[in-house]
Amino acid sequence: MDQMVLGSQVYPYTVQTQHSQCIIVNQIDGSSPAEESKPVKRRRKRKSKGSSATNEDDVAMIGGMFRKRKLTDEQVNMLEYSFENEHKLESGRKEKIAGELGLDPRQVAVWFQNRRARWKNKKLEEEYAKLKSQHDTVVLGQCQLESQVLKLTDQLSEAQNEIRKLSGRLEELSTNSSSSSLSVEANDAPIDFEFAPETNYNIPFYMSDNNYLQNMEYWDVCMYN
DNA sequence: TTGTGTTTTACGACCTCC
DNA sequence: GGAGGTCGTAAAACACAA
Repeated sequence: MDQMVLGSQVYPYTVQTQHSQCIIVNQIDGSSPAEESKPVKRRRKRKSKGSSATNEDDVAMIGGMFRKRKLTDEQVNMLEYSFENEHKLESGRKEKIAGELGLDPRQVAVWFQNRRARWKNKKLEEEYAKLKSQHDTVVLGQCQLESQVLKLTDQLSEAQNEIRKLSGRLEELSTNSSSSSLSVEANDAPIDFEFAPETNYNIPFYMSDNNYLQNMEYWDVCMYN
């Protein structure tokens, strides 16, 4: 039996010339691929999942050649080229393409339907990748902000401790001074706090004994609100 | 070689538009 | 109502690891 080899496919077809056109003919029944795929002949009952080919129809369909024919590279290339120009397929164009490629118009229509579906899936994937990238960027920014918040909270806590220590010292000084002959006027004078070397908070506090507690309350409000 | 996952071709059901 | 669209899926074809 003659065979037609196209790519890795081997078809039981010969190529005949007729009226200066190439006709592909099935060696088994003399039909052409286009003839075979005419809608009425091609229609088949769909088998349910898990069913096997046991009845005559199924055997004939499975045993028959080209029940499902893979398009040639050339046909696919032409279809792709056509799809690039226009994704939709009006009737005249469909007939023209089908004629040029030796395919049934129905095959061309189906190919375009499937191609549109693939194109849509690809677009969706691209869109998903884009959104995911944006999402990742936002999450990263959020992490950075959260770590910054933690760092600042620690610094604030340290500052509060420092203030408490200094407040204790201040109280000590004022107690000592009131019992000694040297009196220290602590009420209105600005106090130059000596901050711990590890802290860099050069916050100018001008506070008296009276307003210290108020300031501590202010810190606490800031801290927990 | 065979099992398995992916791609391609084809179809049925349903929807929209003219 | 018919033509042509989408959607979901069956099944053949194909790729590839084991």
